[in-house]
Amino acid sequence: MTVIFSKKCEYGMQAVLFLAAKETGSVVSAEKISQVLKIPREFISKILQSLRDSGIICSTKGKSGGFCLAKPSSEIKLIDIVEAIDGLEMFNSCVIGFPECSPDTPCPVHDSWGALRTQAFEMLSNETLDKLKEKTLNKIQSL
Amino acid sequence: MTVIFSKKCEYGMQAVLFLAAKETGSVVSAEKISQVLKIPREFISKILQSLRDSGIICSTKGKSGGFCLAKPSSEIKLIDIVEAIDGLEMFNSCVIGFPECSPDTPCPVHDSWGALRTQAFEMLSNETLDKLKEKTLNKIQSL
DNA sequence: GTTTAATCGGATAAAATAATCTGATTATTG
DNA sequence: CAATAATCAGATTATTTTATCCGATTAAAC
Repeated sequence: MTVIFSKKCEYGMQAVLFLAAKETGSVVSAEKISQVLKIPREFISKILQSLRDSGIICSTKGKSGGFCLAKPSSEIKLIDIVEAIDGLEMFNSCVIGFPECSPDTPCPVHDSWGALRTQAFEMLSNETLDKLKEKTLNKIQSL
Repeated sequence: MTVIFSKKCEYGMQAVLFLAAKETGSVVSAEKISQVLKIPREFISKILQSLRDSGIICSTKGKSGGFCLAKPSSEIKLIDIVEAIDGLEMFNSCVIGFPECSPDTPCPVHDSWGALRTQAFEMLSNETLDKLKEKTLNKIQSL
C-alpha cells in the first residue's frame, strides 16, 4: 500500500472543502456531511471535533447545531488541515526511509525528491478554500 | 501520520540500492543487509523474498547463500521496486480521497496534484540503480 | 557425513490506523 | 417543560501494517 495522507486527513480535507463551498457561516451537521461525502458518521464526527480543537472549524451543540468554518475561506489553506491532522513531518523526512536524510548525509534521491516535496508543500499552501469553491461544488454534485 | 511508501517499500528500496552498490553479482545475506541498514532481520527477509518473486533480485540457499540483483543495475529503476511492493495505485488515485477522480469528475486539486504526481512518477522511472551507486555508497557510510 | 550458515514458508504477535458503540450533555422547538 | 436533534467524550472493536517466531530445507565447508 501507498498513502499520501491518512484517511483522517483525506476525510478532513473533504469535509472542510464541503463547508467552504456552502454559504458563509452556514452550519452543517456531522450527519449531513457523512451522507454527502459518504464517510462513516462516527468517524467524521471525531475528525470534525479535532479540527475544531485546531481552530479551523467551529461547532455548535444542541438541535440545529453542527459545524462551520472558524474563519473566512480565503484564510484557510489545505496545508492547515494537513498540519492539524497528519502533521508536517512528511515534508521533512526521507522518501526512502533513511535516517537523518539531510544536505550533509543525503539519501540517493535527496535532491530530486526534495524539489518535488517543496512543490507539493507550496501547492498545498497556495490553495485556499475560496479558490477551490467552484471545483468543490462540481465534484460534490458528481458523488 | 503521513506516508508516501509503506515501510516494506522503503526497506525494499534501501536493500536493492545496497545490493546495487556492491560489485556486480556479489551475494549478500539477509543478516548482513539487516545489520548495515538497521532493518529487522526477519522483516527484510520477507521483503527480499517477495522481491525475488518479482524478479528484481535472485537468491541462493545454503551456506554462503544470500541475495543479489537479478539483472544489471542499469536495468532496474526505483519505480520497479515501488510497483513490486506497493503497486502503482497511488499514481492513479485521488490525493484527497474522492472516488472516481478523473478529468470528467475532477477533485478540486486534480490538475495541480496531477502534475506533481506525474513528475514523481517520472523521477522514479528515471532513477536507475547504477546512476545512484555513488550516492548510495556515501549514504551507507554515514549510517 | 556431520556441522554450519544460509533461505524458505507458514503461523503468530504487536502496533498503528480506521471505525464503531454507548451514554451524557446541550440547545432548539413546540 | 418535554421531545427532539445535535455535539461530545471515552471506551471498545476491527482491520491493516509491521514485526517476529519456528521448524524445514538447502548447500558449502570441514
